[in-house]
Amino acid sequence: MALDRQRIVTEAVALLDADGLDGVTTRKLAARLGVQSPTLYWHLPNKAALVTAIADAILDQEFGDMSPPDTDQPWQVWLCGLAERLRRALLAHKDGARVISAAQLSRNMAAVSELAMSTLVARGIPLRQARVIVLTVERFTVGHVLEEQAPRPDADTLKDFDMHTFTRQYPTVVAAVTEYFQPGRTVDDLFRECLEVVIEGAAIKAGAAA
Amino acid sequence: MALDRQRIVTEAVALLDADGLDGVTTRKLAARLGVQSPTLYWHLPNKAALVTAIADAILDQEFGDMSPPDTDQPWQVWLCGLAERLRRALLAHKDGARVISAAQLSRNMAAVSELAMSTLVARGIPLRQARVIVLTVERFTVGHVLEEQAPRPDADTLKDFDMHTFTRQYPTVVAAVTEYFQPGRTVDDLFRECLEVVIEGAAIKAGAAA
DNA sequence: CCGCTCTCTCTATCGGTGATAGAGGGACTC
DNA sequence: GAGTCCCTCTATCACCGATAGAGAGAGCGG
Repeated sequence: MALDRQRIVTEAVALLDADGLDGVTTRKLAARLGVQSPTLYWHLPNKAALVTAIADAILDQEFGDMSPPDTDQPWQVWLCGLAERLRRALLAHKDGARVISAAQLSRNMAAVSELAMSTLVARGIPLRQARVIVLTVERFTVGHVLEEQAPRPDADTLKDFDMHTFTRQYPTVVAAVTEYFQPGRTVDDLFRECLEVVIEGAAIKAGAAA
Repeated sequence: MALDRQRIVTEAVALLDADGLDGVTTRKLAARLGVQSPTLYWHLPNKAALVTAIADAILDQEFGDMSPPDTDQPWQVWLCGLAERLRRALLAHKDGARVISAAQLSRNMAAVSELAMSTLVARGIPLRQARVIVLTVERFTVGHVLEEQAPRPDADTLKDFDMHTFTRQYPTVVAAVTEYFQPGRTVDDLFRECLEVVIEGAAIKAGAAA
């Protein structure tokens, strides 16, 4: 099969899913494509461009269709859904959040921002507030998923980790974590609750201005 | 001078400031310390541990002293200041946010969380809400600074970037960016405005529960 | 049909990376 | 003086992103 940029990116995403971002090397990617690694440099200027292309591909899967909200839907609800779609897109691939934050000038991320900001503006929110709100939601979401996808510390790191001491030093943190996951709450619920904080604040900010 | 963990980390931070996170290699660090690179592995299990140690060092400079708020200070104001100190700590070093997000189990980050959560709990906010609020603030802040410190796209990437097309495709984004930095507003103001969104939402969340 | 050119892939190689194995020096202790 | 432990060394591994430059093959003008 002909080797083109599209096929390279598709295979790169598959490699990402299999081996994580650090596993996406030009050699392994080339091997999957039945080609030698320098060949890739004919299609891509460097690895950063590859990562950005992967980021766009990841976002494509969740944001292939993007539409503003129905006129009767509050923008808060719609924006909440947008953030959850963004999170879903990132969680759908190993190191998804790292990929997005390493991407330089992702077109699809810009498209998400454009849709979100213009939607808020159409609802009467001043441009400046709209930008603040959208940036806050986006950066919180990426920051949150980044933490969700952070690797569990390896054995070497845990060698000198004493849970007992940790609990004594940071009792509130430990209590909060253990309390949270008691009755069947999931990480999705945690994200939603945090997101509600942001969105409620956004509503205040928009209301105070609009 | 004797080589110990403390001196290694101090020099690693200096190297970080000079060359960024990707420039922190075991060889360059060893050279600065007047030593061969494998020597470092007697003091550190691996590079991830070094990065975590750097993260703790970065936070130490801003959070060496940590104290709960005066009793007459609203927790919102205090938490706002905490987030700004966190941002300042990250901005004080090249790739500071990347370092923090790459760190595994930073003690000082845990200490910040502990102080923030316990302070909120002391103000009568239920543990669960306190955790949600603190997590939201922390992850937003890291996500925000991560973007602030993102490298400007290199020449190869910009080769096929057409500002005119970009403006036509994402007019609201471009308008928002140009509008924002008109009259003397800075990136600090942008952070503060975004942070206000989060903190206002936190106040709602806490008020609804307390 | 020839020869040119453009597209794409190849081999060979560079400098750099984190990490390990194992030798050995020096100080301190019995 | 012998042994032991701490720390640093040399040598080396497998792997990484990237470049130079040769060459295969298709298409096309003559």
